[in-house]
Amino acid sequence: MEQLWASPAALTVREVHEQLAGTRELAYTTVMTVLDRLAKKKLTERERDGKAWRYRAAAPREELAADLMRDALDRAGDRREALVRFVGQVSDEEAALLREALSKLDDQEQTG
Amino acid sequence: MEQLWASPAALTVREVHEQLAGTRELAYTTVMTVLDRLAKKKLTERERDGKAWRYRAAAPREELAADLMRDALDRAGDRREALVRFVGQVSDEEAALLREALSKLDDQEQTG
DNA sequence: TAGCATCTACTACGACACGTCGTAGATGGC
DNA sequence: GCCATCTACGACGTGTCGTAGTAGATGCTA
Repeated sequence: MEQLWASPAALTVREVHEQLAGTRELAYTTVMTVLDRLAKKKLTERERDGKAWRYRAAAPREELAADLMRDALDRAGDRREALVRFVGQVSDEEAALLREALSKLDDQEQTG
Repeated sequence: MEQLWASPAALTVREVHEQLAGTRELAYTTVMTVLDRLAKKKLTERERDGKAWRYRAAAPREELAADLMRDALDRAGDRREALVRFVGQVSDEEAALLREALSKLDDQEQTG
């Protein structure tokens, strides 16, 4: 159900439901429950819009992924070893992206 | 239950159970079930040793962590963005380890 | 060879997460 | 005041996890 994340703006249950209607047949309440549970897990935020709630992703997909990567790393024991293995698994392209991200980090530290 | 991974060599259910007895009171069969389920998930391998099975971690903890990091990255959508956020979350020390791992990767590529 | 200890296979059960949905009640426009 | 809309809450099936028990196979030992 996390593909709701593809949507950029804050959406109401109705909107999400209609948007999903093309792909899958889901009851309105199903969408509601999911959105509600995600909100309870702080994965979405919601704000009133008249009678209805309007839901927005609390963090972009990429932030979630980064969190998960962190969690995995934290349960690693030897983090150096884990990181070595990780970069060993990664594609060349991803390694390049990683390097890029690291130098971006350098820039920030120098500037900020 | 994954702390069984601390053990280096292939252990029998009895051995794991006894080793755990100091810390926690677990039924023999509990240990057995866990080991068995881990084997079904390919997280342990096992080989016969007389009547008993001898279990060994299929991969070190660090490999598991690296796998999880990969999985997280794969579900990210924009991997560049995810990696940027990841290195942004990481401690200075970990960033250094990452850089180290990446240059180790370079060496390998040049040599191998 | 019979018996006892040891080990495995299989089943079970409570707790929890998830995807799915329904019912009941609140809310608000006409 | 009525009807459509929306939420809150509960529920059910399935799957995983931690825990454990029972039944049956296996093998040592007297």
